[in-house]
Amino acid sequence: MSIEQTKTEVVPQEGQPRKRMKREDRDREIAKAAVAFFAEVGFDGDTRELARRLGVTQSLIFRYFPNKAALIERVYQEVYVGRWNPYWETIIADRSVPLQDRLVRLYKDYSRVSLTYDWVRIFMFSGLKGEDINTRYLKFLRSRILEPIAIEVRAELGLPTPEELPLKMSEIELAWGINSRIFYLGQRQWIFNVPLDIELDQIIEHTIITYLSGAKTVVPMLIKQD
Amino acid sequence: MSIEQTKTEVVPQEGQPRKRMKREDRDREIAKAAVAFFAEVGFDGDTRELARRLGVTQSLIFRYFPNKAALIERVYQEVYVGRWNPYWETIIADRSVPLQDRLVRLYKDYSRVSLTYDWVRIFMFSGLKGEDINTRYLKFLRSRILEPIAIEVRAELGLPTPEELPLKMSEIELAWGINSRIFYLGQRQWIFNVPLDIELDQIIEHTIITYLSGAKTVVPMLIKQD
DNA sequence: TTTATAACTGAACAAATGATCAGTTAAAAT
DNA sequence: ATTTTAACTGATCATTTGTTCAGTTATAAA
Repeated sequence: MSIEQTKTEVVPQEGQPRKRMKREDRDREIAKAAVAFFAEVGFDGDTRELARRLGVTQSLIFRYFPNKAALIERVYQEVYVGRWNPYWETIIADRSVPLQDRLVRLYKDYSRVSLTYDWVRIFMFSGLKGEDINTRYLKFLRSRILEPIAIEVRAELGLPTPEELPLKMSEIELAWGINSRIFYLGQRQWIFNVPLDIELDQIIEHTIITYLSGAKTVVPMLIKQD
Repeated sequence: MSIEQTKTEVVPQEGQPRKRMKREDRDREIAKAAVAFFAEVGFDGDTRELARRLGVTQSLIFRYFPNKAALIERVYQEVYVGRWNPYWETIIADRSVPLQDRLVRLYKDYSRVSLTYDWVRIFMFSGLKGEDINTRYLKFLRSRILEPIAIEVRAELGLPTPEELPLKMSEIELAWGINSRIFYLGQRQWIFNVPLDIELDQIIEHTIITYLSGAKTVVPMLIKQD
């Protein structure tokens, strides 16, 4: 698996006018085009340009969405709510597989959605705009992915369970390290224009190895402290 | 050291008009206010609002900068060129100090500038806008910080020098891990509104320990491969 | 005090952009 | 073939915003 994907774009049929779509279809097409468009230019992108890309008048957009804010809200739904895969949560807890393999598998799959052009850029645009979608997403991520990982690390190292000794903040902070690494790869590619020099899969493997070998050193140290 | 800093703002003296500054002073004041303003609202922030914060007319700004683009260019200079500290580059190579201590010292100091509200947000705004300042900065960072770190790790582990065996891409990728971790902390604080639960200093220490213990496992493996 | 310099203002323009709405027409129902 | 429905357009409006420029006035030089 590698990230060769480029930004998608809805190409209007210049020749014959592909007009009069069913309301539901047009709705989806506008939403899809809005994701690609706003990912590229940000939420200040103007609706006339979006309409042009759709091969449609600007006023049509306002017949499908009451205003621009509603369209943007839809974009958030499509990208963050719509692309979350509950399967990720189940991978982590499957103790029939070695922890390192579980984490590698999880993040290889997770990166297939969260390392796309649309996902990374819209996440930043909305964050900078001060939307609460990011805060909510990261809290969700923390409870569904990071805390479970910290728990598995405890088990792996033969340390007390969270019931016996609650998770420390710093154990969870350590797990943030994996996500920050992955997310930064997306930013380098899709925002800062600094391509990855080696295979994504390999970076993920090294990231997990580094995390686990760091955890082996640090976590026992952490939980000894009052 | 902790990141308690908040966004700075130039407060105009509402009462008595503090007028007629020397050209040089006003120039600096506008630049400073522009950094704070654009960091907050992005580069689409309008010049009227910026002028209002300065307690000055909008047209004055255009007597100091030919156009908005020039003002933005100045903001980049102030933040990225102006805040780089060459001392960072010297810390790394000082082999009289243990490598772990050097790295902790380096990143504690580096984070004092690169983990500020202004720095983090403007870095993202400019990246999303497609400016090449980010690409250039990261290339600079790579050659001045990351490659030197990878070299020191080789020495620490008693492995061949880069002259004997050139650095692998993946060794440098491993060092990116530190920076992604640090940068992500800034994003959580200043963009996503997810505060850090524990002391920054402690996170930096854990990050370095994790990196070094990961490197000890991964780097020997890497350089064996053809 | 008077003059000269330059910092600063206020008003205005043109372009861009979100939003509205009366009317047009493709396509489905009859 | 005719009617009905609803998808779509074109023109227009009100704001917002970068930029200009003729004129005003604080401040320093004479």
